[in-house]
Amino acid sequence: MGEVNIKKLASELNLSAATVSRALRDSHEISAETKARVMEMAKKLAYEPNPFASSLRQQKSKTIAVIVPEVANNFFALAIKAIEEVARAKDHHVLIYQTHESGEIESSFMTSLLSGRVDGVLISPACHVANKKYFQKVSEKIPMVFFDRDHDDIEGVKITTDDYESAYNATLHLVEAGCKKIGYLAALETLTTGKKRLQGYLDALKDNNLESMPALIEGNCENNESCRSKVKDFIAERKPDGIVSSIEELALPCYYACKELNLNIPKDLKLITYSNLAHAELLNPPLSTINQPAFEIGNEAATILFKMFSKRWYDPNITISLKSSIIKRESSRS
Amino acid sequence: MGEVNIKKLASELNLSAATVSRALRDSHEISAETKARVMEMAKKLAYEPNPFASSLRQQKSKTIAVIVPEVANNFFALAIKAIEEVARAKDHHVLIYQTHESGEIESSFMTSLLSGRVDGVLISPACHVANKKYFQKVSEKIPMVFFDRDHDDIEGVKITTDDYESAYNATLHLVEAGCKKIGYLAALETLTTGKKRLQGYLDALKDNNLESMPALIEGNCENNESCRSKVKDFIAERKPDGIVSSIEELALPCYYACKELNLNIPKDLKLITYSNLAHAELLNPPLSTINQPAFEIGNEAATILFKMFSKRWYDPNITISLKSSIIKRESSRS
DNA sequence: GTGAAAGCGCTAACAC
DNA sequence: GTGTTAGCGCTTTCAC
Repeated sequence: MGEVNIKKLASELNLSAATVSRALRDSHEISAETKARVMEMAKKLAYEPNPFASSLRQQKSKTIAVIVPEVANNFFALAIKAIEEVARAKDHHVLIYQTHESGEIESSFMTSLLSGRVDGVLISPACHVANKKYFQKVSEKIPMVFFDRDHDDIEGVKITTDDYESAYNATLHLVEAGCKKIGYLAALETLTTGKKRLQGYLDALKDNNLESMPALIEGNCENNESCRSKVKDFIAERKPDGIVSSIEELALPCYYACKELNLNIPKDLKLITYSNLAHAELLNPPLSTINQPAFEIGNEAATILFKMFSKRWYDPNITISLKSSIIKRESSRS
Repeated sequence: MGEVNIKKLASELNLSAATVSRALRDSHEISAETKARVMEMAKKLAYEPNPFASSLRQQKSKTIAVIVPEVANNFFALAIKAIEEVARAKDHHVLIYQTHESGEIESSFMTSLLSGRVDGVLISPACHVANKKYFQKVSEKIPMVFFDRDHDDIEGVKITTDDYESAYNATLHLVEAGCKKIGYLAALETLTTGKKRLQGYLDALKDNNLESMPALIEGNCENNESCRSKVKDFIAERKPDGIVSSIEELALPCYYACKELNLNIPKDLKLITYSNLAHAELLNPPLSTINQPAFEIGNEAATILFKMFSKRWYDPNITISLKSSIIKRESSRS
């Protein structure tokens, strides 16, 4: 490993290790001249400080963890992009973990973070969680921020979007477009996120005196096959004339299903969905979306995490909600 | 930080720290009974080993670095997904770094990895690189695997795709569809990846006695605006009847450009592109793609990296090429 | 303004 | 099969 360490620098310079260490960290105790000498030698010998020795000594890692269900997802990829940028600006490292929606995997990741490996955690929790104790355990020890997804019964700092309002408004949009039988493709039911979206949908129907269509399908989109056939069955059996989809992964199968069922979007079925697809406009027909500010969410979550590090953040139990934008396109036109 | 450490466990159990350490690592020197006692106590006290102490001592981190231009990109997100899964199976951690195509940023990441922070690196290098010394420096010190992208003049283990053949065949496909003026949207020109794609395109034209249309645009797609207008200008000025796009980010702007220019895809302009868009089939018109096996590339690269760790990989200078698949859809139909 | 010494938590070499 | 000791490379008292 790095053969050139502080001791080596010190001996080359006829200084003590302590002085070199202080000079490298730009301590005010060290004379400008010494600092310059140390820096020059460090550069000459291509000195790279050993992060483990430093972390061990200082009890901090300059590293944060990001726990998400999946990386290969338009929303999470954007959020991670933002998080990595903030972390880099703060000279921190980013560890990535995927839970694949499994509470067990999530639990094991979280528990391992109790070791001090990271200084803080950004998490968008998995759907399927049995015992949630680990959330509290981790947050008692290090700063933690939930982003996008969260649990009702867990307190903490949370960056979310206006799930209730956006679902309500999206549903209202379909109502105004003339839909009478509006279905809902449910997901994330165990999370606040999913509950609020569902409630927004239900309330919008109620407020417009439409049957609260019980035809929700709960989509476990482990794989595309099962997902597509479930969505297709739903449409074929319930014959909705409008669909609000709570996640992108359930909306795109509607396109395939309608093709197979010979239904026209939007004539026979109007569709709107939560999505971060960059090119929803290019679909056939262009897809109406509830667009969450994914990058901003990641950015905000990471920024707050760093404020927590420097004690410039005091509220341990707050939810900050960013606005989604509803973009009406052809798929929901009346 | 973790108040319960090996010393604490040792004193609780009336054992030495060394014995506890050995028991935890399931050493054969320790009796089954002692192991059981240690494990029980570790569980009871929720002991989590300090990774920094361990890494410092053992000179290994159980961590790998993934360096990519962008996370929010269909190809890289899939590759990272695969890499994280392999790493998790091997009980390793994954650090993510984005270069945003900057050689300077890449250089600073790579140089910092000389500290021993990670045991190995998976990298898809940035386009814009001045001094490439750091590649060699890092690979001399720790195992490193290039994936998807690489430089001609850097040796190493490389997992790529059949860039030449796929570009050749895609171009041939447009020729066979009747195109006479086939343009090429160039990118990654500084990388082997980009050079091979370009060469495949050029050779396919030559072999079919078509003018090697000099109308390449070099797309610096920093932002969508500049990208779209460049693509639009290219189409308006050169009037190609076919386009091979070397990256997804240059192909989708063609859809917008054609709309604005009142051109029909595929009637006026046939289009095929490298892409990992999950739903190319749903675009209007469905987009013909050269689909790289992104997940497999990530999986293969990570798997080989772990083989290098365990000395089950001996060739320090090999290129493994996976096959892309060309999926012909409406956008290139004759 | 600089140095000596201790110690972060763990593991490996060497006893016995 | 278990204990003792030393040390990974760094930072931080505490001296002077």
